[in-house]
Amino acid sequence: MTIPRAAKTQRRTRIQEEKEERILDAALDVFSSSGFRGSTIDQIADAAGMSKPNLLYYFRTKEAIHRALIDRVLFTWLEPLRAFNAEGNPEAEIRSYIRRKLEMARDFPRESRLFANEILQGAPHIEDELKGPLKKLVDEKAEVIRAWARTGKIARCDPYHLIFSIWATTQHYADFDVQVRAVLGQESAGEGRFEDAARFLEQLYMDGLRINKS
Amino acid sequence: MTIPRAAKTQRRTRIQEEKEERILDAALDVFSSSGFRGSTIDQIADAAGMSKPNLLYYFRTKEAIHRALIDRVLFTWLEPLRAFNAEGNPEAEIRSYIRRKLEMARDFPRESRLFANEILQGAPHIEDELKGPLKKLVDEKAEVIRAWARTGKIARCDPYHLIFSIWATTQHYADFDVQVRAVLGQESAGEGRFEDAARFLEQLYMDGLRINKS
DNA sequence: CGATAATTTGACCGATTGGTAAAACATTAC
DNA sequence: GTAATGTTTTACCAATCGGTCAAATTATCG
Repeated sequence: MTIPRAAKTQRRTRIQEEKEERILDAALDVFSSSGFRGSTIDQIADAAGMSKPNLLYYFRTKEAIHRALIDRVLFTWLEPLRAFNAEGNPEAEIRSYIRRKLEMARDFPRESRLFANEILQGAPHIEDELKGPLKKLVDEKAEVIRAWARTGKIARCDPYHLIFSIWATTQHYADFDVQVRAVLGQESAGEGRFEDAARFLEQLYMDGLRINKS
Repeated sequence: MTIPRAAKTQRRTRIQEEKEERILDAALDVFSSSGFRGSTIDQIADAAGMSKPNLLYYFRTKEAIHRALIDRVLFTWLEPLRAFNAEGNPEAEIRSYIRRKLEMARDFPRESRLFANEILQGAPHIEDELKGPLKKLVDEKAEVIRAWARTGKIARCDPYHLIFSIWATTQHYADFDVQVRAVLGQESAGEGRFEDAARFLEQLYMDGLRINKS
């Protein structure tokens, strides 16, 4: 007799891992470019190269796929902020935070768009994550920044809005990629825009926060 | 006999204007929070307080509603950038551009999210607008900024990425509102976040672009 | 008023949606 | 091998999708 799919008590099969991996990758494609409501199980099944009932053997509902995907991606996504270090010096920390966030926008645009879609549409599935773990993490880092400002290492500023602005400017290159490319035109076809963006943003924040480069 | 809906040769009825207005407002609600694919005609009809066939009497397809909405909103949305003036002085121009964009994020978040959804999902309906009129407008304003940099009025920087960064940081407060609110917590419940953001961003850009406040 | 045009409704259509049931098929363990 | 388990397929379901149609209703105009 077949045991209910999600309630497997034993370890997972090789096939299970392979298929779940393929499904989640396909789901990332689909959800990140159509949002939750706009995506269909059929699209995901197609993208994963399997039949819909077969897909539903691994994830019982559309919500289940989405939840699994969010869970898997959220941790990685917050890595750069977690790495933000109080002991480091402001210049290096902020510079490398910007750089890492831009690299993620370049290398993992689907993940960025997945979250953007989710939040744009009211974050119905991750509100708790935002108000809990995310808020806690940001509160922590905001305190670090505030300390830097208190000791005159950087200009006085609202640390929350500083973080928001770095999120916004870096993720912009993933989420609004189509617009960025349309405006820059095809002459700048390569990935050079990410280096240009890095140069611009690093300068903006170094001078904007009055960080001495001594 | 009833004349085909879209092909009205004569002026529009009072009822027509009222209803089309109501439909577009309802559609703005729905499209801006679910994207095009994720929205249904029934939702829009419900929100507009009329039956689906009645709605389809005014707009023949879902695409038609969306197109009408985009057309109406796009012009207004680019107003602030259009107002960006070469003759003005950099400090005042950039300050007021930031302020106006933030005001729009506060007062017209649905419009912001409509575009964000559209671009996130690959801009299938407005790609031409982006590559045409928008690019042209940005090219123009980029030239203004470049001139300011050449004459030493502001720091040398990539004008395109400067514009992107202002778009990103200001629209963030509309598009990622849920996240912003979750992170700031409910103690800062009011609209004060927009003033804090304005203060932060004006400082960031004034210092970041080394604009003398003399 | 009556006539004509504009608006609204309810009933309906075929396609697609998320999801199920059961049987066929494949794999593994003994 | 064979039995038990794990996987995949086929056929299907009710609900919802975008959209149509004709008839009923309402507004407008002389």
